[in-house]
Amino acid sequence: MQQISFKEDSTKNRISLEAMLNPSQWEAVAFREGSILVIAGAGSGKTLTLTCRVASLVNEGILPRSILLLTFTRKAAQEMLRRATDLLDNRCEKVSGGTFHSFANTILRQYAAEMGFPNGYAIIDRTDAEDLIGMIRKEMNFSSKIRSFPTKKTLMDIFSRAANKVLSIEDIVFMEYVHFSSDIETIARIHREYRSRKILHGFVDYDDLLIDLRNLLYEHAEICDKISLSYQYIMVDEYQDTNKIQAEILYLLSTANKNVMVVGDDSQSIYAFRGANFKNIMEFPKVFPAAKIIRLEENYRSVQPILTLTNMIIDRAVEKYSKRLFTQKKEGSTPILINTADEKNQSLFVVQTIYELNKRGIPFNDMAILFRAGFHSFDLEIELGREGISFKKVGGFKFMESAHIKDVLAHLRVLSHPHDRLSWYRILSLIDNIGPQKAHMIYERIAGEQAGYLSLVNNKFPSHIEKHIDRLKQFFMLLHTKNLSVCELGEAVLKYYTPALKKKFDDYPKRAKDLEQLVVIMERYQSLVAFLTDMALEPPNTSSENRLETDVSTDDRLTLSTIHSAKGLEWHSIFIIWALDGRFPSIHAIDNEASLEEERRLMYVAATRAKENLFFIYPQDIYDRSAGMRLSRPTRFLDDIPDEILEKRSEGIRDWSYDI
DNA sequence: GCCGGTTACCTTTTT
DNA sequence: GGTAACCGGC
Repeated sequence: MQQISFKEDSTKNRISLEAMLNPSQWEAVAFREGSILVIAGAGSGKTLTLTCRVASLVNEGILPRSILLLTFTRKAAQEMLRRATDLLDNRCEKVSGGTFHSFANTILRQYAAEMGFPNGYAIIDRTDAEDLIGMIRKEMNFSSKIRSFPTKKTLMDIFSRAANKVLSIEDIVFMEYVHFSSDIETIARIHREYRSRKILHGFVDYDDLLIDLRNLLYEHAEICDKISLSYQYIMVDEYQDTNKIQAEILYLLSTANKNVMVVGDDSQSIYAFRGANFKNIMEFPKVFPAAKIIRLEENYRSVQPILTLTNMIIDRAVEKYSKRLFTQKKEGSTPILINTADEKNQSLFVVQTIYELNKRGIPFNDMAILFRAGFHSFDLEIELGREGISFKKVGGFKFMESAHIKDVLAHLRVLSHPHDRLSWYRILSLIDNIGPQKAHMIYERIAGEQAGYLSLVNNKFPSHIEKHIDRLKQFFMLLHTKNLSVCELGEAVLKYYTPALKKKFDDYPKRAKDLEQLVVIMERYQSLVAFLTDMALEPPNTSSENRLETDVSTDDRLTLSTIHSAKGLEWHSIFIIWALDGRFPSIHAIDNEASLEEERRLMYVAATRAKENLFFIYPQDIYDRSAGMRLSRPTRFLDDIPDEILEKRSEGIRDWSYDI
């Protein structure tokens, strides 16, 4: 990553910007009126280019608020704006930025009435959506009898794919879930019911955020005009990972000013499973005629031996824009493919090598272990724990979706969203002797009234129910009489919930700690709705030893990450574990060319994270239970690569009882 | 009728 | 560690 840092007067700034960029980068930064597509290879200074363009626009006097920077995560947006601020001044902090989803939410909150939600809406995450579907499925009686009927998770998968690819439920089932073809009627019925329930309860799921924004802009010309006029320059990062709806939103947003820059790399498209279509990149010049196209092909990250290998991995892709990255960093070590006897030896090899690298002066925070799926690192986590190496893990496990967090959030959600049936059921089911039936009965009683939790407090229930919900009533009374801050609300819920927590989980001390962390997060919020929205849209996904991370400390810790969560980042040394065919590519992907190609790009993304050292490790001879077969060869993406480009080494069975 | 405990089975990636 | 079907007890 090229370093940038100075604040000078504007003339000098302009000259200096030009001096710190290569000609292609500068061309992109200096581009003004019209549309432009930047094809940016891995490590080619994409972030630097976007950052400089923001700074450059602000420096010319463009109103920061009228610059819109859409990125893949909010963190990415914040990081770019922070760097732009370093480069110029704090006007850059006022630039509009975030993910498509959070941007959609910001707009939709202002037009909730036009969407059919006069009382506002609540954002539901993936598990909430699944719970709602599970509820419908049960009520419609499709749970029992039919043996292989899709689970709520699979149903949501089908619905979400249909939404993101703008296809019908039938299309998705016939194309991707052929084995459920006979249930297609029922699936479509559940889907219709799911949609009407969301409207009934004022729920908006992730996909709805995009769809509703698209519809709002599409159906209300005057709103579309107003919004598109307010954004003079629009920039979109990671364009290869946008889907059809996002492309339509972008088009609609640009109708007034038509100043659009999209940046992406078709070779790094890894989100097709959620509807992303890298053809958006190819079609950009058609949708935005006369678009300028710029390629960034000089790589500033990796040494030549790594680049030689990664170029080779991606060269074998079936379909791609042709580009070849080059670097000035000629010297460097050859990537290595290592096989170990089993998973334990894989973990031990990684731990050992990390120790050695650290002894040679590589800080832990400049090394990362990458894997295909969250659970692939479980054994390694145990080994690291044993050796006392602290690490942070990104991706995989969803902290916000764990039961105890959802329980606490449910108590908060009904305060701002009285008709949140999911949360009411959750709260009520936590109480002894109340299950689905009684919860349903109680909910029906209070749902007709507009008073929300006060309806619960003021209603008199049959005595066999009343005696159990007494404590809940008192809890809500307390909240009602006191005017508590967000953080105090959290503490009150914790106090009420702790007995249930202890009863429900035998590992409650660990979970109690999580909840305390949650309250710490709440301290940052002035409004409950803002807190709940953030928890749904930008949940913290970093944990250390499965506990939530609160401060973004810059301490010296190793990173464990899924490849998806490692996108855009870089480290001195990279270990790609489970480079085993059947694990990577995943067994689920090998009989379908499109998914196999996505796995290849995923491998490309993983390998291009490395600056100096790149290790691929695979345990030999693993029996995969779910696949019912033996996995024994290294990933096919490294087939037939000569030894001078990829060194092969076997650690075999080694006595790892070394002394530490 | 309803709740809650038990058992067998599967587990990609994320806004 | 989560889901869904099943069974026993109140």
